[in-house]
Amino acid sequence: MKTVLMVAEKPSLAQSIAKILSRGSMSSHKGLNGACSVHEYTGTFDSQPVRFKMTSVCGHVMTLDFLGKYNKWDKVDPAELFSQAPTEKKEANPKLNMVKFLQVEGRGCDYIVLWLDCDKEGENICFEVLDAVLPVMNKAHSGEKTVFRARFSSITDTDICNAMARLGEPDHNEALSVDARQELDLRIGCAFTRFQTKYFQGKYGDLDSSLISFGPCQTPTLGFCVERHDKIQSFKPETYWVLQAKVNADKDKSLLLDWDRVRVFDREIAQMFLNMTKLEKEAQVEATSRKEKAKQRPLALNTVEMLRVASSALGMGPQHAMQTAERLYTQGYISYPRTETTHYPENFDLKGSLRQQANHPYWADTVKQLLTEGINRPRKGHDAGDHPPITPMRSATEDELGFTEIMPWQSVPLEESLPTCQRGDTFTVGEVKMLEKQTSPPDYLTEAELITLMEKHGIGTDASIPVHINNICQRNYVTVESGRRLKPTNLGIVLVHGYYKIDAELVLPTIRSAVEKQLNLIAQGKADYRQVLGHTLDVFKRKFHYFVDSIAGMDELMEVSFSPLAATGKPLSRCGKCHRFMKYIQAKPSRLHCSHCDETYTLPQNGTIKLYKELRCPLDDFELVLWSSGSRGKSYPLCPYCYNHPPFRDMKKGMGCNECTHPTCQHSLSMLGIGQCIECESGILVLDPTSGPKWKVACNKCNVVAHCFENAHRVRVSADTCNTCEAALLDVDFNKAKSPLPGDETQHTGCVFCDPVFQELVELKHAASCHPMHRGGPGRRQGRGRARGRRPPGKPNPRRPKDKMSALAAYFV
DNA sequence: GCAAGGTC
Repeated sequence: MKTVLMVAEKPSLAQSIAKILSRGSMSSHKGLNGACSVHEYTGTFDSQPVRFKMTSVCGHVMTLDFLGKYNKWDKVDPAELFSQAPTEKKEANPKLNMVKFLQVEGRGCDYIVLWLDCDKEGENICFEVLDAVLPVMNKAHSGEKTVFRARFSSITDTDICNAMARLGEPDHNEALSVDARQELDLRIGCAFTRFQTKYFQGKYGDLDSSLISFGPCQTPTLGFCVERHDKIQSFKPETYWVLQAKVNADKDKSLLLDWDRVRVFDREIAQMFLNMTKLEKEAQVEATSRKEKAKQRPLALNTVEMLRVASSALGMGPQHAMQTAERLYTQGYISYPRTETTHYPENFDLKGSLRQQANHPYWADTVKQLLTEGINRPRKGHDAGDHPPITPMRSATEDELGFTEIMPWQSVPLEESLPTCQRGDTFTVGEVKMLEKQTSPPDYLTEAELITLMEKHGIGTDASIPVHINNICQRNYVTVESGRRLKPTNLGIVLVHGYYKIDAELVLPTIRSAVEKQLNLIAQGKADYRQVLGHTLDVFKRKFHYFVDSIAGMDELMEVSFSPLAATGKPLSRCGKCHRFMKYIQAKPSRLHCSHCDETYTLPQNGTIKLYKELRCPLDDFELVLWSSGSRGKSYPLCPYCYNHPPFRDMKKGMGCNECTHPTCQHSLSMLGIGQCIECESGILVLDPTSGPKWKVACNKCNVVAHCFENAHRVRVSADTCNTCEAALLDVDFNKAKSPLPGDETQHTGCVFCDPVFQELVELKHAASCHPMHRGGPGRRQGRGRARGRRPPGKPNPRRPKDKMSALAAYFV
């Protein structure tokens, strides 16, 4: 029997489509990557009995990047990124092993049906899947068609079955337009980002952003925020006058009347009207009208609408809202949260969804009433053909969800009650006043308004809008103020004003749509992919060169807000070249600057830096500094010069002394390394010589920290190694009074892994600052030797006893 | 270290 491989864009879709096509009779199992499932069933294809295998990818399989050597910022001129630098496709998410997975499932299949989302990105993924799978599929007979594309606009029985009955072919032009988009975004974004970052970080010390990024989506997003800022700044309040009359209504109640001219900006005219009204003692009703006010039923939630409401009503940022929605979805509380559709399909089981909420402590009564009295059809929305609007699927209370962010819902203000009156009724005029008021500036853009602007101008997609907003926050271009209003920082303002000054197109929201017009020509087959790509790159290359030549214009603005490198930071450690003090710049990215040599040395981020006892690196005479992630975390010394210019071939940029392979330096890995990390592949546990009296041994790659020998007064790494596991022995001295050693012993030498005396004195933990994902108990403890740093790590130890691992497992609890 | 687009 022949086999048909079918591939959807995400696991949830593979499941729904397989369910429809197999009429519910399928067998499913997880794929090798744990993320994708394979659903199998038998049926007919091309009038023959076949086995169907329906599976999925997880979005894009591949991503575009430059060849490795073009990713070295200090070796490549950003201008080269426009043409010379070659690009390559890499696996988008190596952990998912998607190519391997597709090949395992696709091997020996005869046909492939592509069920990717019916948009340009989906079309592009079709070809990524084909690139992976075609080489391992059975070869077709000559002339036989084996590759098919299913086109569907909703996940309903009829639509899916129709798509299966009318299979077409993947559209190469649409896929090419995405290839072009990827290449343009990469080349343009990286060139501008690298140039700006290097230029401004090389001049200023207090920018407070590790990266001065540029992108065709993030930059216009920032532009919107700064545009509002400029409006606020340039706002000139104007004085205006309003008339307000108070008349006496029934009983003792008085009624304030509004002026139908609303306001005037001329005091004399206002005065004239005031004089006219002052003569009148009575006010007469000229006409009455009644209007019914009704609030439109809310629109069903698609992703973008949900993000807007989450921001304005719940005070949740889009990134946070999306993460929360995903959790609620996987726990079954809401339907799939990524959808562009705001229209409920005709056959949607609205009552079923309502019934789920019938016992909810807050709205049970309302729900029951709706169920008995019937419900209105939801407001008609837009059907994008992907998933239904986001709908609650299960009743939940705060306790269940651990809610922390509850805000009162927006309510409709109650209308003030008016006295009933008819035409011709008169009221006596009480008082007429002329009020002087001033126009007020607009407020900063709310996140919800920004989302609307982005959507309107086609900046980003529902999935990427939260990412762009998050980006401009993380880069310190804007801050989120109360009411989730986005206030640009000095850096954000200067950047946008600089673009306006040099080339406004770089920041205008049209930058993306202009490019997209070109890309659409490729998609429609009206223009050649190479030509469009070449032409657009050429345009941006010129823009880039003009920008570089005109950067002084932006720099003039920078100068006003920021301080030059030489004037920032405080003296910390001595330069090995001129022996003068270098200044430590704490603002992001933290670094050392020698103003005499005009050199900058980057430092590890997110931690504290201190001088390390005025000790010097034997290789370059730079004073060592001590990096620490906090008192409960780990710390290690580093040489500022070696950290930026690795001294040995087997070292990389960004390595401290705990990874240095210097054979004799007292601070090096060679002298302080103990043995292989018990968790990560390549790490080595290194004694932290500064950690006493609460001694620590920390992995030089991952977050593993072993606390040991508390109150020991000296701990040294011995030159001898353990006979059993080859780890370096530790030589530990305790004070007489505090020694935990048996008898009156104060000194003991032994292996931290094997020595029974040390067993009680070592406790394994993760560094306090480690990623929450890695918190918890120690992970895998598979059989691996514990070679010391001075030997090549990773070699299994031939002399290791058989039950060694279980002994260790019991040891590190 | 960089973009934007998918998605887990």
